[in-house]
Amino acid sequence: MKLYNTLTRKKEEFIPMVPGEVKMYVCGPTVYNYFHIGNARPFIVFDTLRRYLEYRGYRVTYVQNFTDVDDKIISKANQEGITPQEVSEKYIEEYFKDATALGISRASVHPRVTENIPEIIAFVEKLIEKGYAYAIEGDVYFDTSRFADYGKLSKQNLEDLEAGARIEVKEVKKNPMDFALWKAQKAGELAWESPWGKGRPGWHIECSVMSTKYLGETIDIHAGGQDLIFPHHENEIAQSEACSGHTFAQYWLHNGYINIDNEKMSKSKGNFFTVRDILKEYDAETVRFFLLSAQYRNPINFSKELMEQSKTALERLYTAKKNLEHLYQNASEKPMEDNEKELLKDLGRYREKFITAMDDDMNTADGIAAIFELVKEINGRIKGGHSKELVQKSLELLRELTGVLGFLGKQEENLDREIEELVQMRQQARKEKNFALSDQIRDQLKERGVVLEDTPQGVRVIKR
RNA sequence: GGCGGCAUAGCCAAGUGGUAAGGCAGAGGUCUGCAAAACCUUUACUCCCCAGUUCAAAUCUGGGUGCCGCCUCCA
Repeated sequence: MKLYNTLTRKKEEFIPMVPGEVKMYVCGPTVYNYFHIGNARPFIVFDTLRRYLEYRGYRVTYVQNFTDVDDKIISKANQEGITPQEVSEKYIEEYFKDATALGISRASVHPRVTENIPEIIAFVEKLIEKGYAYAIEGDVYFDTSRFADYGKLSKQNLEDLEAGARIEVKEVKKNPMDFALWKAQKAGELAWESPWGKGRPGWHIECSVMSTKYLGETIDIHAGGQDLIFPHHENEIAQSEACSGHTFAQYWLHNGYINIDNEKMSKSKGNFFTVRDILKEYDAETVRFFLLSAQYRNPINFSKELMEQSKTALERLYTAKKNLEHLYQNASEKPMEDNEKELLKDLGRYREKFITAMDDDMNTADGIAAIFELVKEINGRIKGGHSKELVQKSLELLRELTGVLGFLGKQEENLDREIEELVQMRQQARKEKNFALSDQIRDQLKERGVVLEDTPQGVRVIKR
């Protein structure tokens, strides 16, 4: 498999350190609100990478943190008159609700900053010992001038960064680009005891510490949104490699942005959408489909029109699955014939195509195309009269490929007795060519969200 | 100022040297009591523009134009 590595700006063959095992870390949310559609992209994209790696036989250890100490959490807590812990607890819970709906699997570990304060302090102490950090007035800063490789991920040098810096240069810092590892307590803020007095961790240090703690000094994949390249990931590299003396991560993966009508989403522009809001209007799987319909590094534009397109496209996959399930009910038990074996072999070619696409830096757009081609073949070539085994194998193949992307996960609910009776009644009416009655029943059921379709194999019931 | 990305049909989106995947939307047809689904046919003489390399370029090189992002603890 090839992955585009931001560090080298090239697609590279993916070779994990330990054959068959992958250690990956994905920067998780700051839990002060419901997460928005932009946050959802890395979660879904890298969840898909994990699924794919597992599909290809790797054992994946996947760590995604929660940033539960942060200015925004503190200000939210002050606004609502509750504690920062209550804010983060609440939104961690809400994260899991949305994530589960979107088919995002639980990470192997979801560590939190507040559970790792001693480790963070120890890490900072070690950086001071090694001469990469200095304490001033209760703050601790990383000394960027001491780390020769600073800028290697974002391909910037310190001089250029300083020239373009829009931040106010804090007098106490030795160099303008030095960043906080530990922040002295401000009035009213929560804080922990440390060798430098009461305070709390800076933002970047948490990922270095938790990645090291749960995955080791060197990991295979570190991933997140493109905006994290600088400063967050650059700083993580500086901290981690200064501390350990080893490479921090072999592969750096970054997803592209989501724009709203070709503009960056932001609260001030009023084009800000939380997943929670979108889920009121669209199925979670539609959101997932939409986000995977482009290659993960490309920017993607969010709009109602594209969501509608995704919805219709996804329905086509569901229809194919339902058609197969329906055929299965009525298929004969006879063994597969030679021509059926041949047909199955033809279908298998789309698995190869899917894998080729996904092996190329996880090209989900091409992977989805392979699935649609498979569906076309299934729809056109698998009909009533085929053996149960063929239908079953085709269904398994479809589920296999869509499963990697997290599609077709919705379960059919059982029909209640009343609806079943109405369906029976309509079948009887149709038999008697009483189409007025049969259509009336169909309309009535439609109003209740049950759609009936007449197929050559009998009526198909779709619940919406 | 520094660093980076994108530009392919009405709308999305693959394709990175050999003559334009796939989805949505549109048109015609088959099937069907009707509807839906499905299937078949059709929809880019061409891939932002110009120049160059080559037998051959959407794909490589140079130049230009347009849009977007990072350099602000925003994914």
